[in-house]
Amino acid sequence: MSKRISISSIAKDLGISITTVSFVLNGKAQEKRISDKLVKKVMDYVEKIDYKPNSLARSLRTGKSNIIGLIVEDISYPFFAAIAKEIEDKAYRNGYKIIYSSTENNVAKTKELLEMYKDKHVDGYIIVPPEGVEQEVNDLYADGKPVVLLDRYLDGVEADYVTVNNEDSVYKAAQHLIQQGFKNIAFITLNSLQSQMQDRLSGYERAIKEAGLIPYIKEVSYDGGERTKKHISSFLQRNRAIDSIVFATNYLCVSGLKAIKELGLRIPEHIAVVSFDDYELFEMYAPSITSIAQPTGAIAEQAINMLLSRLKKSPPDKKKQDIVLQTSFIVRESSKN
Amino acid sequence: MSKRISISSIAKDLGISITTVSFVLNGKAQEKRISDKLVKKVMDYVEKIDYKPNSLARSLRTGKSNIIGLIVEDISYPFFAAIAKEIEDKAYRNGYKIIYSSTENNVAKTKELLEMYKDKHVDGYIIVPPEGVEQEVNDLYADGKPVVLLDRYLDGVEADYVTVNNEDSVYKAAQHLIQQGFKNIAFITLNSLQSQMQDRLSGYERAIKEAGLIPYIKEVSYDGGERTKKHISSFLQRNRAIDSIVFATNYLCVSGLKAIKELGLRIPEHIAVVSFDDYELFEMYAPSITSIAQPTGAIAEQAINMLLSRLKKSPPDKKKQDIVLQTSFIVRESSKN
DNA sequence: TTGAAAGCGCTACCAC
DNA sequence: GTGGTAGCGCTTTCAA
Repeated sequence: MSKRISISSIAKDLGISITTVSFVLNGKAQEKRISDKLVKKVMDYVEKIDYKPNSLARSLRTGKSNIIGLIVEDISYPFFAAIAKEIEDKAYRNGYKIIYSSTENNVAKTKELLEMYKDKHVDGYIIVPPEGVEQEVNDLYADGKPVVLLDRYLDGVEADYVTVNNEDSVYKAAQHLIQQGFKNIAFITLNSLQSQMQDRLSGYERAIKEAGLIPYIKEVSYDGGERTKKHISSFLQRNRAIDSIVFATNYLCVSGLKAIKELGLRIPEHIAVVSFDDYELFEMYAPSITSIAQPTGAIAEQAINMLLSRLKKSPPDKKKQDIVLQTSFIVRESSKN
Repeated sequence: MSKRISISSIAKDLGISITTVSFVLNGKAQEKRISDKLVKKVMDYVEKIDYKPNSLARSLRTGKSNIIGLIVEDISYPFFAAIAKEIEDKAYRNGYKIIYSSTENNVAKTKELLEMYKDKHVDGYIIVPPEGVEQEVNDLYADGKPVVLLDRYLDGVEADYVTVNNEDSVYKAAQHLIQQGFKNIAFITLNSLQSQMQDRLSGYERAIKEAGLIPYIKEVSYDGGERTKKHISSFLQRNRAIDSIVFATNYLCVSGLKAIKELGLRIPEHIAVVSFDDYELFEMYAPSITSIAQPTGAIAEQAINMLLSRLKKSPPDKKKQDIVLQTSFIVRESSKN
């Protein structure tokens, strides 16, 4: 009656063997030289009863789950949310599902997540790694699981990655401010050792050094609000000479804008602003905020493409691929002198 | 040597039976009255070799995957991204993983997604449904799969849902404008039959009717940019009397703000603005924008809690639960007269 | 060209 | 208190 349909019930109903059904279903009819009529008979029947193979059983048998693990810093940040959308879309069209998690840059949590993902027999990984999971990522790779690192890289890790030209972008942003005539350019960043942050810092330092200017570097921790704003505020008060700022991330910039407003400073007259990572708010803000826009779509696309291509061929070739995408610099009102 | 560790290898190594190992591992030692020393022996060994049960095999056997399906309109929208974050976090702490997809309000895509999710043996669903999947959602429920609907409801669908008081929120927002002395209040919404949109519209209509004012309703389709802005712009130009607007969603409001700026109108002097669904931009915009804030955290929490509680007890009690959360009205500069 | 059957690793019923 | 074993549904080797 309502007997669960399975490959064996089909075989029984059709009076043929399970093997044959399986071959037909997996497109191996040709290869196994199964007669066309039989193939058609099976296909028609499968169609008719709307049979769907049990993917769990298949996964158990094959060891492939058709699931990709996506581990980002925080799925609710616009940057990662946009990437998640793109990745999911493409994966879906290739028969993969995505499971995701946010690390919040917490190493212990990330390790635990990786453990759970392994447990779920995830086929491949796209990871925005916190510092300190080098070993685990390498283990994954050694285990034959394709891994693509995003947004930042990890030293000594044999994985593909896709990032942007952080150093150069910030270098150019600082140069832009210099060309506009600003002399005391600050760089406000996270107190983080992550590669992308270090690279942005380097870009700033290089520009400042070349121009023979004084560096003003402030590292803050981000708490999503009040504290961060306070720190920026007091930094600005203690360094009255600062006439312009480069923010290392968009959320730091948002905190910064609040601080600037509270201090009663005008942009760009009193202080110019440039932010890394564009944000809808920057376009709409008065004045509009100059920013370094990351090619979100391209980042996601490259990452998922790399992963999918690794997933197709097994064993994956060991040659590690690094893709560095270019940001675009969007000049708006906040950096004009 | 490096033989894959499995429950049977443990049994063999320890010289006991598979059953015993399984019972111990599943916490049924007590129930099955297995001796404490044996339990300890097993646990220690498991610890030592760092054994992790194969969840695929377990799922195949039990029919439970410990995966929850999250289907939203668009994971990259801040509202849904925030919800995704909260849901994932809580699910994770309860041993569940989340797979997600975006429907883009596309019925065909949604049906296909549901198909894929069923195939993956997802244990439960959290869905932001487009119109037209009533049948499929009911099927899920009939199939014994817990479903929680979010953000909007579907008529004739026997599922739990969590929404906000859309009607009342917009009613109050319109009343606020009326109290501020505005006379020609427009409502700009999506041309959508989704329940939340219809409810917001009703709230507007009720307030306008009660006050004996003329309704100005504009339904636009959202394309993420230029077209939407144009439509709003021409609507405003054709209806010069309008002195205030309630936007049904935050992205419509963003388009509206651009249109208003282009038309050279000042907020709130020429035109007041209130938006449904708060957004960081509204707080920072000049002038700041009054909005109806949805309790994102609470929505996500209620949804995942309902789902988890259904997942715990089987068979789920059939009593459908509706949770309606309250929005908060944040008065800012854009609605002052 | 087709079929039998051995597992993938685990749970849980039934025996002792 | 503990162990044997029958599947969950599928893939794939080997035989016929």
